Amino acid sequence: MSQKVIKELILVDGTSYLYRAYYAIKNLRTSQGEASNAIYGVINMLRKILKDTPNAYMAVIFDAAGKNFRDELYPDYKGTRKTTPNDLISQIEPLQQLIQAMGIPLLCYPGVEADDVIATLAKRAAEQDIYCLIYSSDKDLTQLVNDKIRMLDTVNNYFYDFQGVVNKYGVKPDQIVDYLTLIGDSVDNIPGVDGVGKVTAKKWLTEYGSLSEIIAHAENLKGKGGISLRNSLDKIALSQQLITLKDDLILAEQVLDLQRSTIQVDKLRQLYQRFEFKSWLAELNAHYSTEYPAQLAINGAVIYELSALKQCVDYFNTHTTPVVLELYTDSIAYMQANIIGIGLANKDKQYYIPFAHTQATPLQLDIDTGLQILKPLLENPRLLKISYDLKWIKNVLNQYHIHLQGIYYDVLLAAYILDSIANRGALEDLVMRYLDYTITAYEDLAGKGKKKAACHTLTIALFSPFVYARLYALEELFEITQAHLDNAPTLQALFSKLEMPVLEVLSAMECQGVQIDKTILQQQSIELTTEIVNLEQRAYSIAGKTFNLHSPKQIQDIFFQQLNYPVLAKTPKGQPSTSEAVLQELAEQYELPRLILEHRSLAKLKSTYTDKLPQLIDNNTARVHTIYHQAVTSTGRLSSSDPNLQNIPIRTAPGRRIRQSFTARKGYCIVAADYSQIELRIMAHIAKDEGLQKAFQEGLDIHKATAAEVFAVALDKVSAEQRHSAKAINFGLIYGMSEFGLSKQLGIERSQAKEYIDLYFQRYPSVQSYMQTTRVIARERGYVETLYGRRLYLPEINASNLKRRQAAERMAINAPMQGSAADIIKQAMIDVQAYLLSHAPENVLIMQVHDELVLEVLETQRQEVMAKVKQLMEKAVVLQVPLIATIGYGENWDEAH
DNA sequence: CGAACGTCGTAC
DNA sequence: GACGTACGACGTTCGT
Repeated sequence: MSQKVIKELILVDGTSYLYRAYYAIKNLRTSQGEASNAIYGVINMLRKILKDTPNAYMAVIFDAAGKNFRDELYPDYKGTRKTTPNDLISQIEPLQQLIQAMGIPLLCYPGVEADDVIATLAKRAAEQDIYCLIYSSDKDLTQLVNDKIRMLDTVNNYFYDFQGVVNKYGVKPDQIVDYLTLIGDSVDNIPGVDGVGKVTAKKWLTEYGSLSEIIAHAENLKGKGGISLRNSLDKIALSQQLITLKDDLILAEQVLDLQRSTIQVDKLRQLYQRFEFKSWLAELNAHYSTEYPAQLAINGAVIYELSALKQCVDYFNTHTTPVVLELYTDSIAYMQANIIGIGLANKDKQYYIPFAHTQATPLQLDIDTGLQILKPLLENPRLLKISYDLKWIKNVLNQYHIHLQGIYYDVLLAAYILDSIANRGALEDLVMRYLDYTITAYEDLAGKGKKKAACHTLTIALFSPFVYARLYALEELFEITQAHLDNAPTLQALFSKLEMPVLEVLSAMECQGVQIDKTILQQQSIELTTEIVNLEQRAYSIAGKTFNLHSPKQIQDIFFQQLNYPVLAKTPKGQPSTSEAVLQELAEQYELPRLILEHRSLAKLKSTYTDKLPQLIDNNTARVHTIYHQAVTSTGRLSSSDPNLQNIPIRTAPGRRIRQSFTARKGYCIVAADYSQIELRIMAHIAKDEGLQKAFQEGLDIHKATAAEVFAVALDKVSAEQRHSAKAINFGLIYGMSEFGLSKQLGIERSQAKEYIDLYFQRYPSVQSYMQTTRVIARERGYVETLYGRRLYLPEINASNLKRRQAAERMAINAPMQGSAADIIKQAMIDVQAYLLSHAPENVLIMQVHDELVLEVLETQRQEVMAKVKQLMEKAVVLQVPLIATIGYGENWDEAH
C-alpha cells in the first residue's frame, strides 16, 4: 500500500452529536434563559478536532428536516422515538450557523439521512486513497469500516478499525448489516428476528458467513431462533434494506471541496455573545482584536511629566462634565493594595498616569508627588466621579489618606439595578451586553489563576491601551445605563437614593473593620483540635483502620462494604449516599455515623472560623475588614466575603463562642439591633391580610398566633409543638415551600402537611391570593418587584421544563419579601449613618447581617445611641404593620443579643 | 499539578 | 425533585 495520502477526511455525524450533547450536558443556558447545552457540546468537540487535525478535509453532516426514504419504506421507522424537546430544536439553527461561521463545510440533504451522506463521502474518499475518519456514536456506521475508513466514538471513547469492530461485535464490518438485521435495532424501531440476540447472530454469522447463506441453510438452524427466522423472511428483507446505508448518492460536493474556509469573525463573535461562550469569545478576540481601537474614538495619552499631570488636572477642573476614574493596584485586597497607576477620562480624552510599573521608559512620576497633585481633584465634591466599583476605589484611596468625594455614578450598581441576574459579570461583560463591542478582560491581557501577572509587571505600552478602552467604555456605559434608568423612575430612585448612598456607608464599615480577639479563637482552636483528634481515634477504632473523615468515598467503603450498613439512599450517580440525612438516620443505630457528624460540625467551626478569622486580622488596624458585595445577590441583599461575616455561628454553644471574640474597643460596647420578623411583616403588608396584620398590630408572638388560628385553639392553649409547626409554615411560606418540604421539615405525613397548609390559607386567604397574583404577574411581566420597585427578572418563569418553572415561581414568591427587607435595612443604614456622622461621630456601624445592624458605641453615649438607632430602624419605612427592632448591647457580639 | 465541580454546613 | 439568598472548606475529577 502506498503512503501517498496527504490528507485525511473527517466526517462528523452532527445529528448524533447534537443529541448526545443535549442529554449529556445539563443546566447550561444563557442569562436570558436560552438553552445552549447541545450547541456547547458539539462546538466543543469540533474545536478539539480542529485543534488535533487542522489540515484535514472535513464536513459536519446533519439529518434534514422532514421524511426520508426509510420512512416511506417503513412507516414505523424510528417510531419509538420520543418527540424532540423544544429546547433541542431551538439549538439546531444557531448551531449550524456557528459551524458555518467557523468555516467548516456543513451538509444536509433532504430525503436521506446523515448516515447515507457519510457513507457516500467515505466511499468516494477511499476510492481516492484518502483515509476517512468518521466521528459518530451510531453503530450502524460501523458497516462502513475497512482499511481506509475508520470510526471514532468519542462518547464511549471507542475506536473502530477492522479489529475494533471484530472485538466489539464479534463479526467483521462487512457482516455488520447482516448482524444488525438479525438482532434488530430498538433505537430505530427496526425489528430483528425474534429469539435471536447478539450471541446467536454472532454464532450463525461465524458459521455461515452471511445472512443469505444463513437463510439458504435455514432448515439446519435449531431452536426458537431458527423457527422464527424461517417465519419472518419477508420482514428480514425490509430490515436489511433499512439498515444498509446508501453510498451512491449524488452530492453537490466532491471530497476535495471539503476544505475549511475563512472564519466569519463577526458572525462567530455575535453567536458566541448570544450564547455567552465567554472563553471562546475571549480567544476569538485575542486572535482578531484589531477592530476595537480603530472603531472607538480613543484619544489616550500616558502622563510621565509633572507639568503634563498639572495640565491634566486643570483640564478636568475646568470641564464640568463628570470624570471617569480608574485605579490599578497590585492587589484586590483594599487594605493592602498599592496603587500602580490611575486612569482619568471624560468623553473626549483618556489619560493613564503610571506610578509603579516595573519597567518604564521614560521614568514614571513619583507616586507621592503625583497623588499630592491629584488629591484636590479626587476630594472635590463638585467634580463628579464615575467608575465601576467606586467603593473599592474609595477604600484604596483611604489608605493613601485621600478621601474620595463627588461619588456620583457607579456603573456596577447601575447595571445591577437594571438586571441583578444578567449583569452579574465583569465590566467587559457589560460592554458586550450594552455596547455591542468587546474590550480586553484583564485575564486575557495578563493570564489567569496562578499564571496571572500583576499589572505592575506589564509594560506601559501594553497596559495603557487596555486602560483607555476601559475608560472609554465606562463613559459609554454611564450614558447608556443612565438612559435606561431614566426610563424607569423607580429604578432611577433606587439607584441614586438607595444604592449610591449605601455605597458610602459600606465603604465606611469596611474601612472601620471589626475588632476580633485572636486569643479567644486560638484557644478554641486548640480545644477543637483535641476533640477532633479524639473523635478521629474513636472512628478509626470502630472502622479498624485510619481513613479521611471528610471523604464521602472512603466513608462509603467503610459503611457499605466493610460494616454492611443498610443503604438508605443513593447519589444521582448511583453510589450509596453518605449525606447528612443518611448519617442522621444511621446515627440512631450506630456509633460511627454519630462520630462523623460530630466531627464534621467541629471541623467546620475550626477550619472556617477559629483558624481562619485570626489570619484575616489586618496588621495595621488589628481588625478584620470584610468586603460587602453590593451587586451580587439576585434579590438586593448584600453579601460578605474575606471573611464572610454574615454566617458566623449562633445556634450552638460552641458556635456562639466564636461570636464572643467579636469585641469592642476599650470604652466602647457592641450594640446589635435586629428587625423582628421583618419578612413576615412585609408579607402581611404586601398581601394586605387583615388577620396577619392584626396579629402584628397587637404585638402577638406571630408563630403562636398562627398556631392558634391554624389549629383553632385559644392563644394561651397553644402547645410548644403547635407553635413549632406554625413557625415552620411561616418560614415555608416565605420560601415558597411545598407540602413535601413541610412534611420533611416537620417529620409528618405529606397529607398532614397539606392539611396544615390548607388550614393556613383558609385562615389567611389574602396570603393565598397574594401568592397566586405574584405568580401571574411574574408570568405576564417577566419580573417581580420589591416595595421600593427593585426588580428581579425571571427568564424561566414560562419555561416548558416544570422543575425550572417551579423554581422560578418560588423565586417570584420569595424575592419581593427578601428584597423588600433588603431595601428597608439599606434605608436604615443610610439614616443611621447620617445620624452618627452629624450627631455622634465617635460611634460607628461595623456590620450588617441582612436583618441586623451591629455598631461599636461609646459606653458613655450608649443609651442615647441605642434609642436613636432603634427609632431610625423602625421608622425607615411605614408599613401597614409596625416595624420592630430589638436592640441589645454587651462587651461582645454574643452578649449584645 | 492546578482548575473546576460537587457536597456539605454556616448564616438570615 | 420537592425551601429562598449567600460564602467557603474540602475531596474528587478533569484537563493540561
